[in-house]
Amino acid sequence: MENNTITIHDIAKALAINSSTVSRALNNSDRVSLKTKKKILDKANELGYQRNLLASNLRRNKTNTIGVIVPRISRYFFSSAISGIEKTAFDKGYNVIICQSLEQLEREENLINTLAANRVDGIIISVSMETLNYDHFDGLKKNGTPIVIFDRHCDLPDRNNVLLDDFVGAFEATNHLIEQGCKNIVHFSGPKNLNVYRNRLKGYKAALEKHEIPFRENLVLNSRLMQEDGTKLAEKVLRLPESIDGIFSANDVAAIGAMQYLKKKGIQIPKDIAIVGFSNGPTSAVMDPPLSTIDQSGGEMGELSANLLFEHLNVESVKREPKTIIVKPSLLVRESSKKRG
Amino acid sequence: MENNTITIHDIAKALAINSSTVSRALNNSDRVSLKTKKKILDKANELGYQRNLLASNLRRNKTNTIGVIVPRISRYFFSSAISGIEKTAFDKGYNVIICQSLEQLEREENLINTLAANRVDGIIISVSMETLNYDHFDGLKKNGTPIVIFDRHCDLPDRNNVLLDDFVGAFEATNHLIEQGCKNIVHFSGPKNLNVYRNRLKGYKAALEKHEIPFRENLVLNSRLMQEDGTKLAEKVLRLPESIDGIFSANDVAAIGAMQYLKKKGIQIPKDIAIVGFSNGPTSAVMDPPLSTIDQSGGEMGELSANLLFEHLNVESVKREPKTIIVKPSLLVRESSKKRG
DNA sequence: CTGTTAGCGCATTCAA
DNA sequence: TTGAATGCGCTAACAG
Repeated sequence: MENNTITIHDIAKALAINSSTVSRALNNSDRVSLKTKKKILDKANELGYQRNLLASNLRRNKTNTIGVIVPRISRYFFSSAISGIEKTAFDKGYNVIICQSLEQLEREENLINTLAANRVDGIIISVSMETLNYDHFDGLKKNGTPIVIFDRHCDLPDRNNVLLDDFVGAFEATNHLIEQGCKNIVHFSGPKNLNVYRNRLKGYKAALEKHEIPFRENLVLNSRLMQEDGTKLAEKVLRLPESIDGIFSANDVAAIGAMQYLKKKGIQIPKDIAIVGFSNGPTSAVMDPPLSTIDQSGGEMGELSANLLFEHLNVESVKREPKTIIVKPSLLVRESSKKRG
Repeated sequence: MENNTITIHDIAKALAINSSTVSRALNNSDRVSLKTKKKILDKANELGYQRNLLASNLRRNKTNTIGVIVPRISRYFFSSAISGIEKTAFDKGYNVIICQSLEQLEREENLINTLAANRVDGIIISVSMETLNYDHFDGLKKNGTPIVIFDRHCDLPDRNNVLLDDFVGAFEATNHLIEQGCKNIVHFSGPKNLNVYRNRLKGYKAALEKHEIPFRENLVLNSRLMQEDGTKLAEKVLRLPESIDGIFSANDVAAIGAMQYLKKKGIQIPKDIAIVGFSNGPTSAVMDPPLSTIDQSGGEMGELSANLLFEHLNVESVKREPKTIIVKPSLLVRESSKKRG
């Protein structure tokens, strides 16, 4: 409401010097004598000066800030990715603005606009499920703000991607289940428009093929990435004619929902079911039945994304070379899961 | 890198009008004719104009942005609180900047400084575990930036607080366990310097007292809020001379860690143990054994915090009246938990 | 309804 | 090493 903010001019006036000297001192320039520098810093402290980054950023045309947009910060994969990004950004002296799109395209568009309007230096994003094209990125592209898209595929050329090798992950997960003795493996999949889920399905098929298990279309159950959807999935599983002895879920959220539903109903989950998902949250190990997981290694992907972004930040936009980084997933087998085989 | 950004002057020049008219049009002022407004908006669109909020905010001395600092965004309570805040903020036309202190005072201080330097209009914070005093809030106070502290207590007067009634929550949780037939109830507590944990301990004691169960100091196990600490807790529980038939955990993270450890060791968790925690995350229902929880109602606390902040945003700082809001927690008993009795 | 003018707070050029 | 002057992009008086 009120406006008793101290500016560099106030400091300058108090010391009978020029504000540009104050500015230099506060930026630790070596073009100001140690003596006056000290005098200035002391006075700044005394007056309770607080720099105005709005003004500074406007003047420098640079904010030293990057924006991160993820569907939901509460998902373990994303929060660990954010940690990775923050770590890297911190080392380079950058601030991070975290935003969540809640899987809504409209929110994503708004966020991108707001970040752009606030002149972030770059953006790292995992696009929402509703995002089918990348038109809303065009503005950023035009004014040369680098973007890194991680986790979810972007088909367009000319983009920076940091992705998990979904095919390999799905293959290994399914393969693991088969080696445990599973024969009738349900596959929880996600929205068909997402590349991720298509590739995971391919990996699932490939593993079946390797072991000469026939692929059955009816064992592939699609859903959105909401916990409520797990209920429907669970009901579908219970209605299947086959006796299911394994689930490969490419959709951890829905999988959790399904387990929750079964448990609430008091339905004993068949002993031989193992659930294999892509997100390795802190609670996965205490779940019943235990999970084996393909670790999505969020932290690593976050760091890689940030590094890729910073690479581009330091290069004129015309000279930037888009790059795609593929991360190999790793299978984590739970002790207690092994015993079920 | 480059600088081909369009400003309102470019639009003005292209239309041979004045930039202040453009500014008004873009802000949808009614002091500009519909005809020119349309002309301006079209041209802005055509040129790919993107407003510079740095400049706008600097000029208006207002950012329409609030900062939120939480220890970790991945904790369910905090991410749901953030959702509540975002919902409220969105309705009022505010942006939200999310930050995590990772429970480190130094990070918290830096974040507050950065937010202040970026001239956020207000801050909502749940302080880190290392935060023992509130000196780093003084700068904000001086320049009249309102602050709301939620979740963790602040002893100082003159502060806005949104808190959970920890005593009642702990009392009800423990009472629930006793009514299930538990007699030897371990209490997982948190850092002793936090008011929260002291009050929860009091509630635990009060419930024991009500049922004339003697309080035993050795059943109270302290730890930090890290999952690794759960391991130590579990080991301590196993070494206790009493046969434990209930756990009241005021520290959900550590509790999960403990369960994880026991499971990994293949130790059968005694049938009659129930864990009661304060965070009602999406996975709690599939955990084994199932949990009854005192719902911390993060969403509600977030909304209340945001509303309190906005109340203060619209009042001169001298006229603001600090307020403390206490939220009543609610007990959620799991179906499967009831049966154990 | 539109134009003129001034300045938010800062960093940077150019002179001294 | 310091000062003077300029302008980043925008909004808000005030005047017309």
